Amino acid sequence: MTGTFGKGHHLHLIDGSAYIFRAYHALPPLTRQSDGLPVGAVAGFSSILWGEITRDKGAGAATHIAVIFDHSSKTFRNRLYAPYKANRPEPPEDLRPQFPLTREATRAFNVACIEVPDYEADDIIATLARQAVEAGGSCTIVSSDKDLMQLVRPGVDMHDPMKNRPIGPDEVMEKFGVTPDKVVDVQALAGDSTDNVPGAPGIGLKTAALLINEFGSLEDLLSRASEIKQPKRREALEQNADLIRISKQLVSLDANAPVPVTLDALEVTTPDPEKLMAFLTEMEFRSLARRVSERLKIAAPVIEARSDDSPQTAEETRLPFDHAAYEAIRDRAALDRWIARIRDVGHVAVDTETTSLDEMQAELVGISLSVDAGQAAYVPLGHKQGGGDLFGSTELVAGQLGLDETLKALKPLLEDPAILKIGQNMKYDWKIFARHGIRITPFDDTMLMSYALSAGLNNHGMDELSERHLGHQPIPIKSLLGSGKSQLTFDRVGIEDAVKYAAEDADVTLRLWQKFKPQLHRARVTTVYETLERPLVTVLANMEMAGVLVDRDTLSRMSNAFAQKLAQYEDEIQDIAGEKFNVGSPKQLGEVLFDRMGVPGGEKGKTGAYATGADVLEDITTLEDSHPKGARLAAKVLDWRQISKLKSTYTDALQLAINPETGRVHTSYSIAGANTGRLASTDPNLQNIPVRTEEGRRIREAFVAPKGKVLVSLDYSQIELRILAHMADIPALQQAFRDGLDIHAMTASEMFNVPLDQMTPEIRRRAKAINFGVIYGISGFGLARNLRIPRAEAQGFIDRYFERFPGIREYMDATVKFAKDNGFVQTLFGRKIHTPEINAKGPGAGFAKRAAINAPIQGTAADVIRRAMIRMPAAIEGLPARMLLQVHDELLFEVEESATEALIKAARDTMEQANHPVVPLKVPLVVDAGQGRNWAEAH
DNA sequence: GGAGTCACG
DNA sequence: GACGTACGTGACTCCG
Repeated sequence: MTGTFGKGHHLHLIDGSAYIFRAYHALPPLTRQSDGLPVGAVAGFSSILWGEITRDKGAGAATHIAVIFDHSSKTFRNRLYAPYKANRPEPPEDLRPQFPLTREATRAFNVACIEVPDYEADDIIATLARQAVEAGGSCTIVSSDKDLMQLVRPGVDMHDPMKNRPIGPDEVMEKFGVTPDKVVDVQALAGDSTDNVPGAPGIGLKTAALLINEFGSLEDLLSRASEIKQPKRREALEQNADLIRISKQLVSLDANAPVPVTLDALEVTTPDPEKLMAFLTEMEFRSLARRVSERLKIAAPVIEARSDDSPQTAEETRLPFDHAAYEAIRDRAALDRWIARIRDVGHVAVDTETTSLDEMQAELVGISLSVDAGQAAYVPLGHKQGGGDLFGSTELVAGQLGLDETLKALKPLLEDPAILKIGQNMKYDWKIFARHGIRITPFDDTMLMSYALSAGLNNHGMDELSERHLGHQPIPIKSLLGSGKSQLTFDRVGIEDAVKYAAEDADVTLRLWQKFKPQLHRARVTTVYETLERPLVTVLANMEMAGVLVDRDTLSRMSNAFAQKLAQYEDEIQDIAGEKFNVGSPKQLGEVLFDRMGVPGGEKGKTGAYATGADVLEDITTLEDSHPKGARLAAKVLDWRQISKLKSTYTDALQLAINPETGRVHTSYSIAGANTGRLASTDPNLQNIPVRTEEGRRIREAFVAPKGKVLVSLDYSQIELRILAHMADIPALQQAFRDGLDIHAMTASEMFNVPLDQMTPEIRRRAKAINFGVIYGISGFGLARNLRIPRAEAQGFIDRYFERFPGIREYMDATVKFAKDNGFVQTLFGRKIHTPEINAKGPGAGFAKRAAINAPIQGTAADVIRRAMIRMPAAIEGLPARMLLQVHDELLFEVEESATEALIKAARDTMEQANHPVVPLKVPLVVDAGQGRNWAEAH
């Protein structure tokens, strides 16, 4: 220890935030060798930090050191002048992950990170510099930022780390034309367009310096403005005096910011070699690691680019889960401690506890946080009295922070671009916070990381991931809530129990993130995660929150009509059968048909029940001659089933799904539900609204646009066949798509040698079935069943198809071989779909083979529309339009009538170009558009 | 809670 | 040579 900071001590202040941006733009875009993680700014930063720590003793060498970061984008200056720094662009995508890494680097070098809410880094630098000089020491500001030049004075100088040159009074004079103490006056006059500092119109740096030098100071200048000879200048000053004074306030740094550390705490210490080397090894900074190890006289680590089979690193050693270690945050001091800790670490796992799985209805009950494995806390906010009894009290349990106060305290953190928020299924929490006016950014999602890494291997729920990757079974929610009818909501759970459960969720999420983060790069799915998964979260959240307007009356009338019809069918069915039975019971129906009425051909499945599926019943309806009663009954049951389905699944259920507050239906999309990359829609499923039958299509009439608006539907034409034509590289099919031909007719013509102008619907139908069959991993049996033709004939079609388009067979064989060799298949965009059953023996192998053939095609189509959706908000920005629904190859929009054409143009263009620029296709993507007052008209 | 059925792409 | 199959989903209804 060198004692209290004072004479002979020298403080180095590194402007962290500014440096990251400068390094990012100035240095070549270095990436980590093993996986391409962008680390250029981190490398540059680490290098100057090391230089600062080790600079030779002597004049100017640091005895104390700190790195200063901006806390968040909004500061007290925005209250003075709202537009201040308001149009700063978002940081580039490949810079974002480097913010937390830079903080990590600082900690690895054992240097203090300082940031203060509501203040810019520059204010903290001003404050510490003042303190250093007042204590009798000196200070060097490591930055080239002109805004800091006002601080140069005896005892305070600057150092430009990029150009490695000092900045003293001479350099300040060179830049501003005045001495450092007059820099703010010049800046106030000249303004700054990038920061939105207004200044005086028409006066730039040169003129400003001239005027200040002439009049001595800004105040003197303003009070004697009338003496200025040039009329334009004089007017600019006279008419803008207030704006100029505000400008001066904006550019003047506050040297009395509340800095939470003492100078003594900033003393330079030797870094912990183990910790530092671990960081440098992780980053793969070879030359810096060598320099550091020489200096610290330790062995240089061998840094090799890691690969999938590299041994597990020490970071993955397991820390046991300890529920007793979790903290309950019940007062403001504890909350503030956690917020400070989170800022220090630069990332936080966040999880919300609510009263419902429906984000549109759920009430926030508590928030859990975790910053490192084992370090987690829970903030109870809405826990109420009364667990077991039917009528719980509405009184809040004592000892909880207020919801509004807590959210107000957390909002800057959750929206801070430099703090990474980590969630499991972040779309849920994002929507919960969005309903409270908080837009979480940036974030990672462990569910989506897992999906990018291992789609097809396992599901991606937290409990499953925890057991699989952490070997830990989290507390089951059922143990707190019970199940079934008497299930509690989370607000009735005792806080003690809630802390253990909720904090554990955040802990698990954080540990999963630590584990997945390096794996993404190693598995080369970072691009998939960053471009196809993560950006979809907010897009879907906004679609889900928008919802779609559904007309209850239309549905209600249809339900009533269906009810009558069903009753009538039931009478007729029981008449024919000669007995009463439950038409909805396949088991009873089978027994009536095959046992009692004697219809031939009944087949029992593995459970011993007769099969009574639509295909079976349809076959029976053809027995009019041999078994007329059976034929009539089967036909009636088919009718009954259709109506029953429409009523129960659609007209009844959709009415119940209308949100009482919004009057709209809000589905939920699972991003990681389908293995191929498709979305899945649940609660309610709006991706299977009827369309194939006339009766069913009428349900779409209940999906309407509000007054003055219309619904617009845009769907990709034949997207999977186009992708097949590209992937399997079939020139004839590609040309047909380029020529805009009827692809099924063209296929039929090629296969059956029928000229296009002599094509019959029947021949075309067969070709269409084959085209689809190919996408599904065709088999003679499947095609035979689909077309209801003998198996041998179907096989003949397939043989002819492969003969005519040999590339299809080659594609199928190559895909299956790839799956067998690698255990996964890939889409054109790099999405991996694992095929663990591909080498299995038995019937499972057939399934796996066909799934492997289908997955790249279906998955690539899914990727294409994902890309379109992700680009859509920007593409339709400014239009009075919203994207509402996705149905695999269709997007549904709601738009003000007058903007319909503009929307169609913008959205269609986005969809048709969605593959570009990364995956050029040899076929065009074509989008059909429709519009109308309801979905039936629009489709 | 699994099986059967059927709605969609 | 037999085995059973079109690919991917979700919701509803029976029924044990």
